[in-house]
Amino acid sequence: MTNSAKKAFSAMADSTRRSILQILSKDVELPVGSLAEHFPGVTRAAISSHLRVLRDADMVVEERRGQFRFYSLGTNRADDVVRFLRDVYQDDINLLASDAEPDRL
Amino acid sequence: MTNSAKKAFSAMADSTRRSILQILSKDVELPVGSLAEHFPGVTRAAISSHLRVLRDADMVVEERRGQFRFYSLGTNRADDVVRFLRDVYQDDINLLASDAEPDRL
DNA sequence: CTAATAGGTAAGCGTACATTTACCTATCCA
DNA sequence: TGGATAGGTAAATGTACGCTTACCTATTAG
Repeated sequence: MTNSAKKAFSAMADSTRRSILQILSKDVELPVGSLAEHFPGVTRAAISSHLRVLRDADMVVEERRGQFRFYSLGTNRADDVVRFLRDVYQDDINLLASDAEPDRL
Repeated sequence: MTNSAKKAFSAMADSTRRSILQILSKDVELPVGSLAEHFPGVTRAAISSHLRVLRDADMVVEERRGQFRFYSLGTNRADDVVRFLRDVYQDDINLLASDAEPDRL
């Protein structure tokens, strides 16, 4: 549990990995190659290693179809992170929740 | 901005630092010594270094009074983290927001 | 079967980080 | 003024991490 929080926070501590999550939140699923195209100047090996970290944290899932490996967001939708933030910041975390009330003067 | 997210995520990637934040969320402010008492088997130097990381991320604030240094939660209440999570997980992040609706069947 | 394509794995390297021991600074109080 | 108390800084060390190059595996198509 505490280790799963560590994994999630550590996974998201890297900007390339954060970008991967953001990309997957928009494209639903992508093969490694398409994912890698978003990062010119970063090797496939590096991307592969980032994906392993994210997989290890259950933040992405791999599904093999043919010669491709499709990645999409996993079951760990930062639950531990969220739990932690709520625990520490309580009400202040409401800032997060609502698009509903934009901001009133 | 992206670097501030990195700082926040990295800061919270360590379990001692997460504990410090949790403690400070309950005690409002504490001198380093009282904080350190929560971590037997961890040196003052280590605690001091953790506090520097948290300070660097603006997640805690130091206030010197007499011979003490009181620490409390800082201005960076994980805002970037929250922004990122909302960006990636959108609605799913609602899980966070409400104590209001516990869960209905 | 073989070549091309999609990806992962391994080893090596440099840097960042957590921790410890030892020492230094600042404040309080007798 | 001097010692006790609160806490930080420095140097050393081990480990974790990100990245690269080089090589290996699996699937598809000719």
